[in-house]
Amino acid sequence: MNDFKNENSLMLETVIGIFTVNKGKIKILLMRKKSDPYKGHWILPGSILNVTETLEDNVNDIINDKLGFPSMYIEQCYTFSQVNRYQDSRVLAVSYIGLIDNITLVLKKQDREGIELEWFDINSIPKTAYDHDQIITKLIEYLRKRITNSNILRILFPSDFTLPELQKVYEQILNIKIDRRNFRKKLINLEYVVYTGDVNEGYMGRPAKLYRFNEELKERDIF
Amino acid sequence: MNDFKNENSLMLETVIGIFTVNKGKIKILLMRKKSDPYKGHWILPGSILNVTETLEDNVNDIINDKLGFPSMYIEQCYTFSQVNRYQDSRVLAVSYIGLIDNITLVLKKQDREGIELEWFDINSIPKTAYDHDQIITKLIEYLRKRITNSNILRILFPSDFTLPELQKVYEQILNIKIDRRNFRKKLINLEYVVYTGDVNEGYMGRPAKLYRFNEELKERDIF
DNA sequence: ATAATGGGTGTAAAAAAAACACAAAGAGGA
DNA sequence: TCCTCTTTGTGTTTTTTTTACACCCATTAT
Repeated sequence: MNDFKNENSLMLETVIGIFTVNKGKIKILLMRKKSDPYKGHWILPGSILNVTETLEDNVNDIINDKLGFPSMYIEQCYTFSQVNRYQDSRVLAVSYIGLIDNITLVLKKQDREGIELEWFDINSIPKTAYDHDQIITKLIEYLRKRITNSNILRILFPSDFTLPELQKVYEQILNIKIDRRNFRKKLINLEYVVYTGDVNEGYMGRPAKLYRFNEELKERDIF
Repeated sequence: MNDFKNENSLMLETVIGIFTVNKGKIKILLMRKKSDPYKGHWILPGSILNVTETLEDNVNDIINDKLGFPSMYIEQCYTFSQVNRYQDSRVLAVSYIGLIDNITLVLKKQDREGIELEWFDINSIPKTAYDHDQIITKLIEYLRKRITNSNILRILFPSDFTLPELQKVYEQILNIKIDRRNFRKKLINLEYVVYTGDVNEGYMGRPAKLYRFNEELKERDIF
């Protein structure tokens, strides 16, 4: 039994899984730990909750101040409360997902001094510290559910995306294979997406048409 | 600015929305507050988290020790972190849903001394204390989503339920009207439910056949 | 016995999903 | 310039799922 258990003092931290999509691949942002314990391991960005702020305040501070990203869409995922998450104090973790589209990301990209960040494909995530493996699994599972039962993908694809790219994201996250013709038919005929009139030139193969989501669409399952 | 904000001391409580179904109506359990503030108002059962226990430990203690119910299925819903949930201290709330079927409930029903409990139809919930209105809204919304995207209803209907009763629950929680023949066809033909061979006698009208859920069914959307 | 209440049943039309193969537009290199 | 390679765009048919719809049946209450 550790000392901290007798003090009845307890802390909360927020941890955030920031997701983006690049070339049809879903990526999550991890941070390398600079000191022991777990020096050199990857972790989710996070921060201890101050008594004067809400969880969302705290998450936004991580995003803006610590990581230097612009504000982004966030959603709370799950609260982890195993007693031994840390050796020397009792810290519960409230996890959030954050979504940022690739365009906004490139504009604001800047490595902060002393912080090593890297985007990992969600299918090849490195060994992480503490219970962050478990948290990441839960975050990805949460993202999967939200993608199927909402139009959350519009946040990752604000405009000028191609249907093959969007299809790849669905195929990755749902782990299914979709027929290209049926995919297009569904999204276009049911007016989920609208053709912008432009095409995506400069890549190999036939240029893809560019689309944006129909803003007037209500939340519902697509697949 | 309150004093407690300078102390950096922060507490967590769990609050639980216990749901059951009676005669096709979804009910939630509330507790009447015996002392000020909010004396006489209704609240969700809850308890402050001790530093040595997990959230689930704490919730199970509420269910077993405080309320005197048998153990039941629980799921975490959402963590509330407004700074001014309480006047004199900083307490965040982690909310849970608990599900118990009516049969188990009747067997173990017992009013504990000093605790006034009552089941309320989810469509006619009384005024509650603190931010519990907001929490209850979120709990019901969470339950709605879980009913549509999982087979969680099997926990509320372990066996020997009638299809009209099950249909009423879907209609309530999804706020839709379903054709009786189509409802039966779907659940029976797709083998979601199995006829037990018994009927439900002693009520007005033609006796309804009794069903149970097919145990081998995987999670998926039904409506 | 009769009325009232609530439950059980089948078919046809409409909508949605799935299966399926070839041509077109550009990039890259010979 | 021409040929190849890569990737995108496109329509029709079949199958599956969903919706619409009305009457009779089994029991309880009077």
